[in-house]
Amino acid sequence: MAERTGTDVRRSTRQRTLVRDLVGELDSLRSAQEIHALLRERGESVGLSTVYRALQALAEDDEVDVVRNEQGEVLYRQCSVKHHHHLVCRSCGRAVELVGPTVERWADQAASEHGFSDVTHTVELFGLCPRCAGGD
Amino acid sequence: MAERTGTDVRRSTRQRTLVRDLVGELDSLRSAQEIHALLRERGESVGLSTVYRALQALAEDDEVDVVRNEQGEVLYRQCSVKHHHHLVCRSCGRAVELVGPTVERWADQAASEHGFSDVTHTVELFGLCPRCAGGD
DNA sequence: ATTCTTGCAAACTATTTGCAGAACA
DNA sequence: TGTTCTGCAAATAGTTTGCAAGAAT
Repeated sequence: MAERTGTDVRRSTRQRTLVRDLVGELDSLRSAQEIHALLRERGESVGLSTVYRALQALAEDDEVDVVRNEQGEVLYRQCSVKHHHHLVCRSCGRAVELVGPTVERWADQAASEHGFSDVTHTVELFGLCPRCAGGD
Repeated sequence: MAERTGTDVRRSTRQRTLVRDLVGELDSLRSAQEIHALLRERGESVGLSTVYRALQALAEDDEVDVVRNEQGEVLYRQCSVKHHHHLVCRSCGRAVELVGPTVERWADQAASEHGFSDVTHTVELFGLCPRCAGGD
């Protein structure tokens, strides 16, 4: 959890840029491994651990959001709004962002009702998107 | 995903009973490793993989529910109602069951709004329970 | 007797880390 | 030039699996 200070600055490198750009052009949640594989397919030479580190850095800087899928893998996706949830296609990985306040309100209420503090929530929906459901 | 048939029946064994009973007396979400450790502390001799297998069997039979914590570990807890969510204390592991329909409705609506089918949801709240927040 | 279960060790998956050499500011 | 970053190999953590021996029906 070490916060970064002003003295150790995030350097801009080829690998970091590749990862950021790739995540930027995808609209689905992907694992570090998938992102690494995609880069390799494009002929880019990047190490797997570098991809992990790059994604962690992006998450730390709040440039991507982080989700865990049903198998426990960590998935990343560029984020636009600060806090929201995803409706993820379990077949193609495409994700729709859900921004409504419904869940937040529900979570806050449940927390205060039971006297819990410092509450975070994990909310993700997994299903089949219309495209994948059709061509099954 | 192999369904069990009528010919291979679930046998009742010492180990299976130990795990089921322990889960029954706990009111908090625990990992397989924790359950294994608790049994060992009580002087029971059970293998770790047996605990994993026993918990999986219980989950398959819908006797416990399964949740993944923020670190990606799988947690188990005896379940009373069919579908619900948890407000879990990240310090002591105690869990409150939340049964309201709010989230289900929201999930269903979001799914149909975007044409997704066969949608499941993952909803968990993690926080500090009053007891742990007090004695910090 | 037959079939299911156990427990160990080894395998596996996703992820993290140490470290020497390479790259950025 | 000095610090940060990279990539490999090795380490970790949680979980799963093969298999021979043991227990339940």
